Amino acid sequence: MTPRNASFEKALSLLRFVATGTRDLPTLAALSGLPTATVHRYMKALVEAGFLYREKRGHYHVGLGLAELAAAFDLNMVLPVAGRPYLKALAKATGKTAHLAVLEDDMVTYLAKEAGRDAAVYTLENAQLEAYCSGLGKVLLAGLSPDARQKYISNGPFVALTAHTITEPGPLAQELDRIAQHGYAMDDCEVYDTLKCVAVPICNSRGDVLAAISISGAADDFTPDFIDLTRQRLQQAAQDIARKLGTNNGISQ
Amino acid sequence: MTPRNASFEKALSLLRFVATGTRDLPTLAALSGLPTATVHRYMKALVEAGFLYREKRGHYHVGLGLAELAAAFDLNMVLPVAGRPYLKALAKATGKTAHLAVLEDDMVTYLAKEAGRDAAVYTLENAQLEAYCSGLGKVLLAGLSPDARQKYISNGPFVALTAHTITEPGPLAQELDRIAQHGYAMDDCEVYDTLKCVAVPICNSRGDVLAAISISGAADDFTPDFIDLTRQRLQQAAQDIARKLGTNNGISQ
DNA sequence: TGAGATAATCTCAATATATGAGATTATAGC
DNA sequence: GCTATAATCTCATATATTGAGATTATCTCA
Repeated sequence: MTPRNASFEKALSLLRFVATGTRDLPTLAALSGLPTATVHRYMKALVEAGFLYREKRGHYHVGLGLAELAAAFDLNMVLPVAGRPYLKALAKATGKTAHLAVLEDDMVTYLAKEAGRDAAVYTLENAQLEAYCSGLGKVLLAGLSPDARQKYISNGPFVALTAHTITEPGPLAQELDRIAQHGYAMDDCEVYDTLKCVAVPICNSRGDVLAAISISGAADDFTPDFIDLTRQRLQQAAQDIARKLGTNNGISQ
Repeated sequence: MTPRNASFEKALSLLRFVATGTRDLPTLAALSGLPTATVHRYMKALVEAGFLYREKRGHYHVGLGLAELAAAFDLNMVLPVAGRPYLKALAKATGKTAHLAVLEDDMVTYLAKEAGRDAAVYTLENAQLEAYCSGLGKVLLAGLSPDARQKYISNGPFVALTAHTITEPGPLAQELDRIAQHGYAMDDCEVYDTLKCVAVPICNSRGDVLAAISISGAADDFTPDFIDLTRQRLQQAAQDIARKLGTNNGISQ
């Protein structure tokens, strides 16, 4: 009467519990609210499907089969198609240029671009740029693990593109810390003298930074109010894109 | 009457089809043998769960939610526990020492060891060794992508540990090609003068090399017959370990 | 090594749930 | 705007899931 694939959802919920930590059957039963017999049947099916691996009594782990399926997930292919409508909307709403990018080999790779009314920005999709000087780049660097971030910073030198470019390791490290804390980055004429930009990260449900989106345009238009509104818009869009990709496994709405 | 979680298996089969290539609903229906209405219901559930991402009409992709769950899969934790019983059996059957290892940063990391009767081998679990000179190392190198393999080879130098160690890039490249083709490697006294070894890869269902297992011992005992029998035993074990971890998603028995 | 405790497994009738043919609606392509 | 094709919905029916309880396997620790 109400087809909801309850069966599949139950299996999924068990999968999630196991992904959270290895558990025994009665514990899983308690956590999921399902009777032991039912949990047992599901676990058996999950193990047979290769989604779980049963080490021993009371110890289930996520299995290779799941990892193999997930290997078909291609972020760089899925991100631009999922993000483009949001970039379009942002470009329209702000009148400025919207970008979506990921970090690859410490370089920013631009995956999608939507120009605004004032097309003051010259970038190409699939182009690569240095990370330390742009808003997108700094957000992405701020999402790196402490180790990787440290390694990047010690790998300089950082060439000055304008008088505002951050070129010293110390200040750059501080800037990245601040960005990680506040959840967004500014580019204050660090690439071009007349260009500013606001950037925010796109995160998965664990909070890992997967990609970033930004709005850039003529420096004069970036008033405090505009910056604030744009940041909010970007953050909303970033969240929507993440959800569209299937983050947080439908736990929340 | 026969609880088989058919529902879950159907969802899984659809997942696999999507992982294989983006498809439209009627195609999926044809491939899976299920009616369109049913496929539709499943796809909806899969998308809601974040396992799939629907780009547009006829274009489904593997979703972030699946990738996130799979992130909980830890090969280095699961491999040794899954492999140990097989190593034990191999050590007992051959009387020699069995190893299980993975490649990390171009170095062989030993994850598990089971000593045979003649404990002629001195390794430690979790120790790291150079890859170019051991059977395990060569099997793992042979499983690298052509690019990565080339990069490794050009990164020498390869220090000679015995008169038999392969130290030249050309012969090493040839050796790796041969290993990739034949599916197993020999260590002919390349680490110690009196030590030989047979090694085979553990692969996932796509054929990617995940890890390797080996049998090593006194060189004199490695007669052609012994080598052949040992190789067969190793290959069987490698296959069993992969299956135990949940490869090939229960497609075959 | 064995007794006690706890986890895994099995069975089967009751019943909630998935099913799918067919009609309808949305969307793409031209 | 028209046509072809994909997506979606409905609902009576068949069927697979369910789970309490009994049984068996497996650990733990004296």
